[in-house]
Amino acid sequence: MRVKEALQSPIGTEMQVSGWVRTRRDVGRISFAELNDGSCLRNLQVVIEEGVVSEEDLSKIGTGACISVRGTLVESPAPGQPVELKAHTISILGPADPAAYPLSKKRHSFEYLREIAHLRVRSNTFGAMFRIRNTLAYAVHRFFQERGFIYVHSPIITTSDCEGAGAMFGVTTLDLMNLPRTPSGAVDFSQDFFGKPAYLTVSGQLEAEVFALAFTNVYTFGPTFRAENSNTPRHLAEFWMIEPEMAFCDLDGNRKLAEEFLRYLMAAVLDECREDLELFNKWIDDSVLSTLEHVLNSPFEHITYTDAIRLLQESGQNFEYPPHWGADIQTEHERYLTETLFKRPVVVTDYPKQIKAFYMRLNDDGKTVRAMDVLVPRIGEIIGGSQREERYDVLLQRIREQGLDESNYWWYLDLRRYGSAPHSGFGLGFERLMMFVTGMKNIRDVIPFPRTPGNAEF
RNA sequence: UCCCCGGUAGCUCAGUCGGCAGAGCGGGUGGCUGUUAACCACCAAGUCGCAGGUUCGAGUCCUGCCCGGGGAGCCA
Repeated sequence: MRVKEALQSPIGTEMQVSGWVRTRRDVGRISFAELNDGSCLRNLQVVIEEGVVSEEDLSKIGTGACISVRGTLVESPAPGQPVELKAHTISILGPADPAAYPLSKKRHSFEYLREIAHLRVRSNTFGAMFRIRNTLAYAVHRFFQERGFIYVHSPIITTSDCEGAGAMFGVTTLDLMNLPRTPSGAVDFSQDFFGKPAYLTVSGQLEAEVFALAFTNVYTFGPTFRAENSNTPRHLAEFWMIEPEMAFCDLDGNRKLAEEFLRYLMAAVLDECREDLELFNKWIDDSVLSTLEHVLNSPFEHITYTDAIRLLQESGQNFEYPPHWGADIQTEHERYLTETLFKRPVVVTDYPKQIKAFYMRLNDDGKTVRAMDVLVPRIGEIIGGSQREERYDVLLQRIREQGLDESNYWWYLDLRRYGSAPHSGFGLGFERLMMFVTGMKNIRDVIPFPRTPGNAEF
């Protein structure tokens, strides 16, 4: 029986529960062991009376040990917990030397826990973290499945840097100590596994567009990779991204889906992870619960980029980077808009074309594109999306304008040549969502095994 | 990649002017008939990040490197 189930069982239930000991306290001739199996935040208090195990075995039931307990669920005579497990027999599945076990019963810094990522999952915070992550991941699928979206497995390995979203990791089977060369001295990739240079994907968007123009509504949810040398609390070399793509959908429909999506996720996590969220609200950031409820209940503000710049200029705020039309909206601007001015999530649309990607649909003014960013308190941009350029001629011109090689985009252009349709989509960084939901300050602490420059341990 | 801060016991940190290596927590031992991050007493525990340099003497000053954190750029 799992700990979660045991805690809800009627008094007198005979049960066997297995898990890991968080701490043991000896008082007189009785020992108390806190047992956790990851099923919930709370531990099951196991009461070990004298004679149940030998002295030698009791010494093995320390912090970190794995045990299986057979016993009776009884009402607890002491305050602190309504029920406890009175042990009849205990088998020690895996002892842990308390002197050497790296996780103590007291608090550790996140920096230290990161170095023991194989054990930090046994702590309260990371237990709660990864139950929330699981709930959110499942809610993502549920949201789209309930609306008839098709889940697309976009490729991990790609041979084209189509989006130009940043440095890519190369994928090769060539012998790096003995690279084949062309007569001109360049690496001869025709001898490589794919016959040309290959990379890990930076985005599934372009492939999602392919599927949207056949299945109407689709989404991807998978890992993406960036080889940028970014050393910040907001970047990972490997992270998970959710990218819905909808045919017959304009920017307004895109915006509405993004709002509905975020609200759905907030509702799911508030509904299913209350106890775990309360841990983050208590120890990490006391605005976690109120912010989630706020996002769930308040309508999102909607303004254009041009209005946003004007509001920022009229704000009287002393920004480090003075806002002006044509420049990107800085983090400090985003936070002013969403935390100070509107005090709720803000959707900013219609950005200048120079600061956005080539595939975003050009507006009739010829200066702005149908882009949208969803800004939320504390994090800033959490979603970026756009209506896509569906007109062949305009798209081709935009590719050329940005100095891109149009031959790389032949299949993407084909989508506009054969049965093109208005379509839109957006991308949500899953770990950024996790940071928003949990209040965690470092993205390395919301993914099981973070990959960053110089670090791919575990 | 650039700028700033840090690295001392298993963990979190103090270490004054260059002069004997410290505390709390954790761990061990003993005590306690119901504990709740238990409590009380005692005990053990150090390549002061690494490599050089200055000095009678370096945890402390200088140089280089490695690692961690924050900020910036890039972005999700």
